[in-house]
Amino acid sequence: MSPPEFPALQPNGYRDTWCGQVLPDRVGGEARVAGWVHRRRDHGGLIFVDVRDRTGLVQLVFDPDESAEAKELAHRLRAEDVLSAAGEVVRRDPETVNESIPTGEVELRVTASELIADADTPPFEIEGFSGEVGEEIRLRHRYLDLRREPMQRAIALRARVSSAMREFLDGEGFLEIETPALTRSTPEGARDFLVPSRTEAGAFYALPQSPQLFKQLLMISGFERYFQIARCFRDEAMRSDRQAEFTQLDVEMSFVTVEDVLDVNERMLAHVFERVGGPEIELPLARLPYDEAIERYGTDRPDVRFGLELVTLSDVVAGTEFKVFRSVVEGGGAVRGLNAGKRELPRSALDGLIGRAQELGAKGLVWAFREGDGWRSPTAKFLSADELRGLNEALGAEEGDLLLLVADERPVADAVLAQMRLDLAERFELIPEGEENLLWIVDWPLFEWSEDERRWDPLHHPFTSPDGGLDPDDPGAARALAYDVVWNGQELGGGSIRVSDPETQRRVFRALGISDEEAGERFGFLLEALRYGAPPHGGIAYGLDRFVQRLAGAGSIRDVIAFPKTASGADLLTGAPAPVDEIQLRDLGLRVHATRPEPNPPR
RNA sequence: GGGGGCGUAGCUCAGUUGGUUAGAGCGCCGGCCUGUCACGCCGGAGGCCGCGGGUUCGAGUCCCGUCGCUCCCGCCA
Repeated sequence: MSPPEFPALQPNGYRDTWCGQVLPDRVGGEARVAGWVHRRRDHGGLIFVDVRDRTGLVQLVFDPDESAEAKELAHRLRAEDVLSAAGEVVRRDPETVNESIPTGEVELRVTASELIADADTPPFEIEGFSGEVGEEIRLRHRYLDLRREPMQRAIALRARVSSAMREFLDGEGFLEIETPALTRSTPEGARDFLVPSRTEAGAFYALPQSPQLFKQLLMISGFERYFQIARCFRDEAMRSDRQAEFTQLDVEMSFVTVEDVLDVNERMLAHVFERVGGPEIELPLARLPYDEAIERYGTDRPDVRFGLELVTLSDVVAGTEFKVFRSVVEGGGAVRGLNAGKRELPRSALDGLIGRAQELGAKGLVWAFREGDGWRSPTAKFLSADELRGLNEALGAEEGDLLLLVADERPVADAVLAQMRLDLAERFELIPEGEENLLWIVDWPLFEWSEDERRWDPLHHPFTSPDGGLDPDDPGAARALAYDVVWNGQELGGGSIRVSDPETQRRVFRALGISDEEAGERFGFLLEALRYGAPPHGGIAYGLDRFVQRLAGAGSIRDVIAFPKTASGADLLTGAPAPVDEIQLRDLGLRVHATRPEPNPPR
């Protein structure tokens, strides 16, 4: 990663030089730096103080022979005090060079210094060596946590990613346009965050789950190329890679085909990676049709950096006497398997795989090692010699290969084996060191059947354009002009060409079980806008937080957000959410039925 | 909504089968120290063992509940 460059400082009473730029070329000159006391080494006579600003550390030397006054001040300095210090930049003796910091060849011999702010002892060490500090205490004192080097790096990386995105999109003629944070609830998908209206008591705004509809309206307005780094809100449970409040890079273009959108986006990704030291990628990116992704990897966001591809075995065992397989196949399910290659696993680990499969939703798992024409497996005795031969062939099994099979409804079998594939890759370190992969998943179905809701749901969202026809009697057959970009098995962004004529939009709504009346109530403004000359348009949205999380190699999305919330949605710094005054509620025409919680005071 | 993990000094953690006065490292405070850089040496302070209840002669330890943090599943068009 290229080191960030810092512009020269305009000298003032506090400082004239960044700490990180007190380098050998300054030897012999004067410098004044300002920052936080990182560490103090008090030898009674000489005192060394490492002072830190955003650019790094520099060692100050307080010598009583130089300035008794400054040395006296240094003696009283404590961690995280803020000071300004001036003196001569001198080269260190060779044996006292500190090679672990960029400024380690020099030091500042302090002639004058001033304590600018006295700091309480921080609740945890800003640079600690006694283990990782717990997240609760970090979040409670986030402003201190953010002083720590990993957080400084992550937040700076995030800024450089946003900036590289803006830089590229500006150059391509995109306009950055803001859309409302207070908007209308369109209940569908995630739960909305609601904001009560004062002027219309009893009515509510919703915080946007994405700027989707507004960006389409902007296309109808003729802006042609729009982007926004937009805050989005979804009132759903959080995860290590999910916050209820998150940031999207949202992009939309007019008069474009799928090709145009993919082209500009992969060039943008290449630009961003180049700017921030991400992986080098070759353009154009590979494309994998959705059906093929599911067939070969069992998931719509495959990690293709290693093999262990899935195989459908239903036909091979169609006539089997083995009840488990036969009943699944006859019931419309599938037998799926993968060849894990030559692996040594103790019996306990193999049983562990079965447990893992059940945890993932399968009823069971068949494991086997190819042995001659047959199997070494508890299941071998239920299958005929022909069937075993057939399975070995279909799986491309060689002597000793470990085979895993799951029989279930197709989506379950796929999901289970897709995850086991990732588990195995981790256990056997199958992903080549340093290998990175980005690819497009294309040719998506428009809808998927929801067994729970007994209806068709959009795979992306209901504004996605069908690719070709949409047969109301067979919505499942419709394809979508949609695409996702997948980075090492994680969805980075996704989008589509949108529906741009009102009749098609109504047909899509109908297929989703949304009547014309209901569509009119909820999306009337869009349907109306589409009547006034809507250009064909399409775009994409990226999860910026996850993007940066992956670039930073952060374990949690919270590590790339300056002020994140906990898994339960609390802001430990401010104490939000918190009860409000009766008067505020009265103004909003609200009464709280829930037991009022104790306020969670910030500490 | 469900399941798992964690909660002991400011921080990170140890704490045996339930047994006397709850420990360590770092940090903090005081003293000494003129080339350290995770400075060193000497001394010291610091504990509602998350909270509430129960079992027991006795609970940091066992049980029940609760709160908080975290991970996973559901959920996230």
